Amino acid sequence: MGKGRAPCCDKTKVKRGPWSQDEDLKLISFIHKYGHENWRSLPKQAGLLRCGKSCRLRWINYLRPDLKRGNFTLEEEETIIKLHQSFGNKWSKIASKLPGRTDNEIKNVWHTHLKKRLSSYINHNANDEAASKGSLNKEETSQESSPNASRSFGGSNTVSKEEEDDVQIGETFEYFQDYSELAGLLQEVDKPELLEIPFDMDPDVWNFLEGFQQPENSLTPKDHQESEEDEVDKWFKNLESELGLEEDDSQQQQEQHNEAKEDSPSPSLLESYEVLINH
DNA sequence: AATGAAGACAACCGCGCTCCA
DNA sequence: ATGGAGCGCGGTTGTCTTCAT
Repeated sequence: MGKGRAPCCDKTKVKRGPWSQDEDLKLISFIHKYGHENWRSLPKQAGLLRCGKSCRLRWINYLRPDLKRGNFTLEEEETIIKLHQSFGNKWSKIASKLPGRTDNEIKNVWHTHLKKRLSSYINHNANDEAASKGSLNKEETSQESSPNASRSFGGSNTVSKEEEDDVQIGETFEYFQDYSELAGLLQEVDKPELLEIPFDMDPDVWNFLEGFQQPENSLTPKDHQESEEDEVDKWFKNLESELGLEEDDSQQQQEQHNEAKEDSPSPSLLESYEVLINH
């Protein structure tokens, strides 16, 4: 493709960093109404100062109504580990087997929780095994005393940190006869409740969004019926309420959301987005 | 109570693939 | 057959929160 890759967007003209609720609402409302056939043109049409990629990512990883929010269950963790053994770092492939979970989420959980847990288990297990045999070899002894040098089974000096980690995880599975054993150890090594994934948005919002399930991707503007607009209307009213944007909301909620809202002074989101909806 | 370190998660970056003109 | 446009993916980075001192 010869001429080099053109940047996906003009980075000086797009907003970057964390998404505000205002932006989220714009994106949700647009996709709910028109779907997302073209990510590149979507931000412009939706009135967002974001790059299409950023919108896509935000939608897929955070706003999609069919996302399962909250902690990973033990079964899910078990599945991830199992699938990682088969697919390696093919996070999207793994995600496809876990409905409601995203590749990004799985990747994060893997790097932040599962990998560590498995490493601790390996050390723990190796020690037990060695103790029971009564004969630790030199390598195992040194790794025990050095946290950074953990699991360097026949490791080469040339492998990257990541590759090293993968080797370590790969080795892990030699210890398990089956994955129910693994499930047990996950509970033992680290309590499941430590796996909390906090979400700043009220869970009720997600419950509410679930009501919409899959957006009507194939929807074209001309297909819109009045009843649907009523539905969207209702949706925004609920959303306003959920997000604490109604006038009679408690001050605490107001403060919380003001922080997140940045510079969105609109008195009523509904009013603002009616323009969008009817455009 | 203050501060630095570590952890957790969201978001970005850039490459490769596919599709289509 | 070719090349551009767009999307998806995996790796990496940035930022916020929590914990330890």
